[in-house]
Amino acid sequence: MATRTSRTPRRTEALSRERIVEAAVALLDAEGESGLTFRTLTERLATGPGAIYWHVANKGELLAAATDSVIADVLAIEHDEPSDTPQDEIRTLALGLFDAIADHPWLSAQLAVQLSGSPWGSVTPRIFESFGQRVAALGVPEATWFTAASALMHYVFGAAGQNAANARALEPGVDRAEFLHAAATVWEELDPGEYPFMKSIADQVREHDDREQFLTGVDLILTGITASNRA
Amino acid sequence: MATRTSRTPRRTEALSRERIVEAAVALLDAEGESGLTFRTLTERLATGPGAIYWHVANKGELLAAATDSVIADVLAIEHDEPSDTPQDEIRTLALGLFDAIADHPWLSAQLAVQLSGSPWGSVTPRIFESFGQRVAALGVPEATWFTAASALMHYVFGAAGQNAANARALEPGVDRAEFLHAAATVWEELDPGEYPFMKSIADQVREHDDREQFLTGVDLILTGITASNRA
DNA sequence: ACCTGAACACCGTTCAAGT
DNA sequence: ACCTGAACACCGTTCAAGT
Repeated sequence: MATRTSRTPRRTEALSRERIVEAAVALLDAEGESGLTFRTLTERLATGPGAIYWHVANKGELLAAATDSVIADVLAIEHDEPSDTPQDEIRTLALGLFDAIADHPWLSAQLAVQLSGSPWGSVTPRIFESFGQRVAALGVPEATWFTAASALMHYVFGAAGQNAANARALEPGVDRAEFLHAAATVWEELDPGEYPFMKSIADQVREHDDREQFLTGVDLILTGITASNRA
Repeated sequence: MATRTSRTPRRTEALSRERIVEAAVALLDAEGESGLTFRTLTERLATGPGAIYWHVANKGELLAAATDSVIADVLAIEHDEPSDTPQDEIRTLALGLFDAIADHPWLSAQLAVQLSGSPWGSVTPRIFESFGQRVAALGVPEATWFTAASALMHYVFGAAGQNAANARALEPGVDRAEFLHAAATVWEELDPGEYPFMKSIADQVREHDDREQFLTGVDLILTGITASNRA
């Protein structure tokens, strides 16, 4: 055992932007968006707010850096299976983002914020570029690339965001099947005059798999891209 | 002129949930999401925080009610042109939501939050139902309705959200063409090794029309729905 | 039943002062 | 150059007290 028994353990490593961002991601993952405050962060890092402001301009920049660090890992996945078609690569990329947002639900709101900026933040251009390169490889006319890549990216963010929101709404202790079952049952009990559609798909909701349905949606858009634009 | 010249004008109408929501929407529209606080709201309504809490449970409920009141108007648009195809109706609905989010940029983040809840809030089911009914009318197999309606809704929210974010990023005084021109120029100057796609579409970005491109994306998804599922 | 307004706990951020 | 920690302005929310 160590001889020092100090209750408030002194920091061993020096503070750095990297260590701060790392701690921020850990807090966001563990406690959600509201769990990251300068109080909790200074406590976790055994320092004061001034120290953090030395490395980071403000909370917005900290959130942007946290987003960046998580997304960078997703974009770094290797795509070098030689037999991969552009379609396969788009599916892999889309699913990687979907899973990342599921693992880090706070990413969803953050990516939406990130889409602003003048002209953009630094993550979204890289995501857009990744989709865009693979859309170009599909062989559709160049005039359609912009719209096609945008549609893909918007769908991915929208679907992943909803999935993250659902996960967040799931109170700890309730499992997913139970949650979906309850949701579907509510839908079945809706007024059939006002909600005929929701009633008719209640069964599908009860049984669907999120990732599988997400990929079906990606395929639907890929079909739309190639079907409406034979090069 | 009135004889009363009181500096802090006394409320004439009684407070009501409706009047509070109305004031909240006005503040959100005028000042953005950060412009709505209980201080600004009490000031505008010439009352105290306690009075608002009598009519509304908390800020979340207030934001939900504000969202509801704006979206209700969009969903109330008449679709009774007898010659309208389901496709036309879907385009009208999508564009209505797109324009509403452009007019009230705070809607975008709020709709994302609204998507959570157990099972859902009260706006999103109505939007989902509206898309769903029209997807069903396309004549594709029932097994595909859920995925198709989800894809449409996610695309609309994603695209509209980005458009709202762009509008917000636009500093007052700078006009849109100028903004897009600047963005495209930045893209053109990116490293061609890392960003070949963004460089290649810079021209399209400079000239595109947001609403038109949005509708092209809707058509792309409609094509995907019908092409991959001949009933 | 409806409203008042002081008070509470908490937030992001600043800054003079230390090493 | 890097860090400390008290202080500031502001936030959502509560609640005893009034009418």
